Amino acid sequence: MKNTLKVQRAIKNLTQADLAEKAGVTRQTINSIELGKYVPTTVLSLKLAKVLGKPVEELFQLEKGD
Amino acid sequence: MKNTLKVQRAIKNLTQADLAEKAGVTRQTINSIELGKYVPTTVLSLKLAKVLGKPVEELFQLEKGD
DNA sequence: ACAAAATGTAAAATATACTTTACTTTATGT
DNA sequence: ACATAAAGTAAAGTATATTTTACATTTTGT
Repeated sequence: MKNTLKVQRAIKNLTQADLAEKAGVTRQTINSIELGKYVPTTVLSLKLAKVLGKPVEELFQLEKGD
Repeated sequence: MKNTLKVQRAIKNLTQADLAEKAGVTRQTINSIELGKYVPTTVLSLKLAKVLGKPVEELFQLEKGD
C-alpha cells in the first residue's frame, strides 16, 4: 500500500511528532507507516484523514500486491 | 468504530461469504468486523470500499472511545 | 414445518500493529 | 561550522487482526 503522508504533512506543515500527537500515537508509529513498514488499522487511518483533512483514499492507495 | 457493512451488503445484495470472497478474506473476518469484534487493517477497508463502491468514511466511522 | 442458506460463535495458531526506550543519521537555521 | 530539530532505525514486549476448523443458531423460501 502506498501513502501520501509526507506530502500531506508538508501541506499542513506538520512534523511526524506533530501528526503523531494529533492522532494519538507515537512518533515511531507515524514514521513506520510513512515508510511503508506496516499498515495502520482503519481507526488510525480515519484519525489521520481527520487530522489531515483528506479522505482515507487520498492518504492511502492499494497497490498490485495488496 | 461503527460500520455500515450490513447495509452496504444489502444494497449490493451480497452475503458475508460473497463479500469475503471479493475482498480476499474469510467469511469469519467479515462477520467479526461487521459485529464490531475487531477493526480491519486499512488495506482491507480500502478493498471493502472498492468492492462496495463507497468511500472508507462511509463504511466506517469513528466513535467517542476511538 | 422443513430444508437449505446465512449468520453467529469459539478456540488455537499465526501474523502483524503499536509501544517503549534508546540510539544514529540527516536536515535546518544562524 | 555548529547546535538543534527532525527523521530514520532497531529490539523487545504487548495487543490485536486474521486464518482455520468446526459447530450452533437464525433466517429465508417453498
